[in-house]
Amino acid sequence: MDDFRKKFRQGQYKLTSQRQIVLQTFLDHQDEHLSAEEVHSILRQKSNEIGLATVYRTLELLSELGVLQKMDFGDGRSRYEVISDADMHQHHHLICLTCGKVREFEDDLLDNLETAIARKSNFMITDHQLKFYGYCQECQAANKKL
Amino acid sequence: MDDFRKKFRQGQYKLTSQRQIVLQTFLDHQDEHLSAEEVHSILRQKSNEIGLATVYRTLELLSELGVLQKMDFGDGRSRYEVISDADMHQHHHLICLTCGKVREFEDDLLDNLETAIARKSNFMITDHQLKFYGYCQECQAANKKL
DNA sequence: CTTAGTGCAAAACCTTTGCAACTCT
DNA sequence: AGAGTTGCAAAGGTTTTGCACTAAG
Repeated sequence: MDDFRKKFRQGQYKLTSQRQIVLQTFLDHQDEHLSAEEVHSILRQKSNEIGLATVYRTLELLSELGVLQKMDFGDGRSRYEVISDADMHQHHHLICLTCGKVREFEDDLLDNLETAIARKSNFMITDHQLKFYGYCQECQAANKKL
Repeated sequence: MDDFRKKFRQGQYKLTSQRQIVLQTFLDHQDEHLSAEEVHSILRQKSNEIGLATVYRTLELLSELGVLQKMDFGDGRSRYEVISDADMHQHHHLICLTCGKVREFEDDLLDNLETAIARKSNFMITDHQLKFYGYCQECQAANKKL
């Protein structure tokens, strides 16, 4: 959070209350992959008025600053999560095709693969994203009953 | 293509000319990840009139049938590519953050990872998608010149 | 004070849907 | 003939933008 204040001062960006509460919302919902609309309604419930357009602009800014990671789970809207130093490069997502729930898992096997591919392809790789699609335990169970 | 005709007859689906030319478009552009709008405009140029809504409906149908794979590269629209038997489970994408170009590469190291994760997480995994983000050779070169 | 940021409403997109006309089988 | 399909236009949903007003540095 202090690290975040620093990043702001370095750019020509202003540290407004809106920007702080948006980031705080992500810190309060560490593993939830919030969308713009969700952030907006969470803040509304806490009677922190903020324009939806501002939420969108803030989300984009925080992504540029490397504070948030923008991602897509195929449900028609962008979702975001905080990039904590710890799991920067090594957590991925399991997406259930039935209920849409997203679970995370840790893994770092991909780093080797990444450097190998970077060399072979002359691509300067900065990041990767791995998603597994399938059916979660609950949905598998529910399906058997039918 | 014949395989495709067979799949249609098995369902209660009709093999219309629109569906054929949409699929043909993908066969003619094997490594291009076309969007609905692009398919529509390609067909328009070849004076094959087709409604945009029909393109969308056909894309969805072909995805359900396992003929096309729907994917998202973060540019605000869905893109599709043919699933050929050969590379069903083992090709991934390098996405350039500057120019947006998408390159493919082959790899099958992930199958082991997939089964390991399936076991650990009780998730029944049916598919995965791996994307690498970074900078392509051309954009790296262009950047050095500035 | 100066420059950046906010809020609102409108606009811009992509995608889906209702319905009458149409076409494969 | 009958079921599924098409095209069009309208509606839906997410994200962006113009502009007058406000607030941070």
